[in-house]
Amino acid sequence: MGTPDFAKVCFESLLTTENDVIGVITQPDKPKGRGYALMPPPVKVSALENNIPVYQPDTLKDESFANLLEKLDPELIVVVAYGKILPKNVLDYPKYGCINVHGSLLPKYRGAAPIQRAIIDGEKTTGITTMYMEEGLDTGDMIEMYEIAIRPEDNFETLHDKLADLGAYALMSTVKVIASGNVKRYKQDDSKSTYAKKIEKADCLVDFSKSAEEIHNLIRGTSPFPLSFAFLNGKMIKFTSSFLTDKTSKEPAGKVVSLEKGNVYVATGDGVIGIDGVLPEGKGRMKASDFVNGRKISEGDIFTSEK
RNA sequence: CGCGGGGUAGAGCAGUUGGUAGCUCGUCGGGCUCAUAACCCGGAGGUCGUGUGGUUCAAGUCCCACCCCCGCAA
Repeated sequence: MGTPDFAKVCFESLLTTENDVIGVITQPDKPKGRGYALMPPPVKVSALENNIPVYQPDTLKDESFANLLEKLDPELIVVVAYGKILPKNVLDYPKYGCINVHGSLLPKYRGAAPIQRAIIDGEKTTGITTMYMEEGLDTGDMIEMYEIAIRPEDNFETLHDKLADLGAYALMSTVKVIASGNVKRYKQDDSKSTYAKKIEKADCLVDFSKSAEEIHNLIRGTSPFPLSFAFLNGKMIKFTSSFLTDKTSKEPAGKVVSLEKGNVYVATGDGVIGIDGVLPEGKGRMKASDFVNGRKISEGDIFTSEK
């Protein structure tokens, strides 16, 4: 059971094993994008290509899903970023249980956006945890844990891809361990748990009074999606890429202090941040230098929190 | 029929009340300099998305149709 690209990697890895993948449960196609075109989740696309039966129930809590469960009769259910809570009858069904691949070192960053939150918080490491599922959100007993460094140059995309690969690797291992029958369970220390709540739009508004480092972490933690933003001359502008500098400035936070080499240097509460990739309102992604060349910004302009 | 922006030189843009196109960067050549991503001079490069469409003496600039791209919102 899974939905986005992150889950797809695990799914495709499972197919390479000797395990019998009997079906895929994923979210229903949803209207996305311009014109509300119906978009199938990545896992579905992959499943169809691999001739694995796909099921897209609206809910897991009704009789028709219970019937499907019996029909499929899984011995093990693997859940990766599925996007729905599994009811107790489902959790209890498989002989070997329901396991989950989570993109953090539990009990830290339980919840929906562990990868982004870890970057935004400036963590130096994160990882993958596999665990048995229970009714609580990411609270089940852990099975295996793999750590990985968050590099200064990582953004959400690069870290996501690394964790997706690591997650698939972890899953392979955990499945093997479960099959062997010698599974060890480790309880989570709830007192150390933190919750990585979904990234909201409000989380993405850049507050230039914060430190350059905090802003940089926000920008890279939300890039390439959903992207942080601020307003410039009455228009929204999103930030796709930034870097830290050793420049200093006494200018007020948010002011453009320099456009050297096409990069946009902005004063913050602590230090000057360099921005080298933007996405202007109504436009596509572009290098900061292109934005500068188009004469859309000049020294002294000020980024604000609202139009 | 969710809302909106746009298709003009390799890139990002401008183009006024319609008169065959300009800016910044890049690129090529030359110069200056100890040197340079700095500066100076010069050059190349565009059938202005498509339509053997409409209006007009004349359309990038107005009208019509079509294709494509993008942002927002979900």
